[in-house]
Amino acid sequence: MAQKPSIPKGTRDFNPEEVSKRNYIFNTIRSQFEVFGFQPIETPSFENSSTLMGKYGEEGDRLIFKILNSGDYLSKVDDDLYQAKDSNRMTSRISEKALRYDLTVPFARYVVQHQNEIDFPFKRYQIQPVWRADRPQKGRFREFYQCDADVVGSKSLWQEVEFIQLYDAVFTALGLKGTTIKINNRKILSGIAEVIGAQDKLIDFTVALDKLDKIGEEKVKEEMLNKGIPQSGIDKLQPLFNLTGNFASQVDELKSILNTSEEGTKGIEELEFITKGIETLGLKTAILQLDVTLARGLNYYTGAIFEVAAPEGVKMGSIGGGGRYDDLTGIFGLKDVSGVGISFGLDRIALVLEDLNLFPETITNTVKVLFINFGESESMASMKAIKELRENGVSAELFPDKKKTIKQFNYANKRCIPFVVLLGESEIASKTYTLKNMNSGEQQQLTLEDLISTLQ
RNA sequence: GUGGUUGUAGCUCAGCUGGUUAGAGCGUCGGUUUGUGGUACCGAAAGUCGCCGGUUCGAACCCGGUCUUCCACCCCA
Repeated sequence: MAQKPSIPKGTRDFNPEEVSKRNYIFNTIRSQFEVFGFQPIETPSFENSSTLMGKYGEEGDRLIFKILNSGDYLSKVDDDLYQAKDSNRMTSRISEKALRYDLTVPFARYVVQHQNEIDFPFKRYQIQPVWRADRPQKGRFREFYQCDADVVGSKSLWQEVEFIQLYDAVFTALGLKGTTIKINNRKILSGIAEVIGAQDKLIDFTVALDKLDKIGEEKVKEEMLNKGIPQSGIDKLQPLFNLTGNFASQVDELKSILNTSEEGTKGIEELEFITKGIETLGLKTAILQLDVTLARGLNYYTGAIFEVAAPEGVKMGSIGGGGRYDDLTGIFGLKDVSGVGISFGLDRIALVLEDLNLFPETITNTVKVLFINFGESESMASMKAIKELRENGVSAELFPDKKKTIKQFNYANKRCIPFVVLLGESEIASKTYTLKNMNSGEQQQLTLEDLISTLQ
C-alpha cells in the first residue's frame, strides 16, 4: 500500500521558479557581501551539542534539534537516570550532536579553532540553512536560510556604520524600498536598568520593554512590576515611554535619563558616532531609526543591536537582525576578540518580495530554443545544430520523442521557451533552419551561422 | 512548550440540520486526420472526503486521539 508522501512540519519543497527567485536573492546578497569585502566560509550542518547548548538561553536550548547518538544508545544509560525521566539530563546522554541553530555561534567556534590561520580583523560571510524546533507560523519555518556577515577582531564603530550601509545596499539592490533599520545599544539598556535599580534584572526588564508597541505601556509596567522591578524605578522610566521627535532630540532625552550611568553614557556615545557617520554618508532607501525598546536579544550582544523591519504595510516579522558582541569567542576560550555582524532572513525576504511583486520577470531561466522532433534522421541533424548552439552558449534542446507537432508546440508554450526550430526534410535538403519566434509568431529561414548569431 | 484553527480530485473550493453510485472550475490526458502553438469544441482519467478509533441502522458531516495548516502566546530570521 503506497503511503501518502509528506515532508516534516515547517519544511518546504521549492519548485524551479521558487529556486530561481531564491537564487536571485542569494546572488544579490552575496555580491553585496563581496563588494563590502567579506569572504565566504561554511561550517557543518550539525555541531557538537556542547558547542550549541547554553548559548541561546533556556528557550534556545529547547528549540535546538538534537541528533540521537548512533548505536544502542539507551543501553548506555544507567537505570537511575532512565527511571528519573528527566528529559534534560537524559538528552545529554543520548544525544551528543545537534543541528545548527544559527550561524553566529558556529562562526565563533570557527574563529577560535582557526585563530592561528586567520588574519584579523576577519570579515566573513556565510549563507547556509539553520534549523529550529519551533512551531511554524507565517514566515517562520523549522528549516530556513540565514545570510550572515560578521567582522571579528575590530572594536571600531566604523563596522557598525558599514553594516548599516550594507543593509541599505542589499535592500536597495533588491528593490525593497522603505525598510526600517532599527538600532539600539545594549549599554543604553543596561544603563537604564542601572538607573531604575534593576541592573540584576536586565533580561526581564528588556523583555518587558521590548513588548511596548505590542501590548502597550500599562501592560509593560505591569509585567515589570511582576518581575520585581520597584515602582519607583518604573516611574523613572516615564520619559522613555514618551520618547518622540527626531533622532537628536530622542538622544538628548536619553542623555538626561542616563547622566548618572557611566555605561549608559558610553552607549549613547556609541550611538551618536554611528548615527553621525550614517548622516554624513547617507542611505539610499532604508530609514535608520532609534528604538530603545529593541531588545531582541541573543544574550551575547554587548553594544549595538540591529533589527530590520519590512516596509510599512507588509505583515512580516523582522527580516534581518544583528549586533555587537564583545565576548562571543570568550565562551570558547579566546578572550578580547570583539565581533559585530548582521543577518538577513532569506525566506522572509522572499515572502516580502513576493508580497510586493518585486521579483524581476526575467529571473526564471528556461531553455532558449526547442527543436521539433520529426523523426530519427531529422533528430540527428537537430542534435548536430544543438551541439553547435550549446558550444556558442545558447541553451538548446531537442524534443525527445516524435510526437504530434501540436504537442511539441504546446510543450514549448508551457515552458515559455521563446524560440522553436523546425528542421525537417526540406530544410535539411536546403541546409536551412526554420526559426519561429513563439511570442510574435514570425518565422524565418536561416543558415546555421545566422541561427547561432540570431539566438546568441 | 501553551491555547485556538484548518484538512474533500494535481490546484482552488462546493457538499443544506448525518441518509442511496461525493460535485464544479482550472489543470492533466486523448480527440477535432498527415510539419505549426498559446483560442474554440468534444471526450476521458482522477478522491479509502488527512490518518486511526468511537457513536449510529447509516458519517465527508457528530465525538476522541494523532498528523498537518494558519493564528495568538513564548521566542525569533
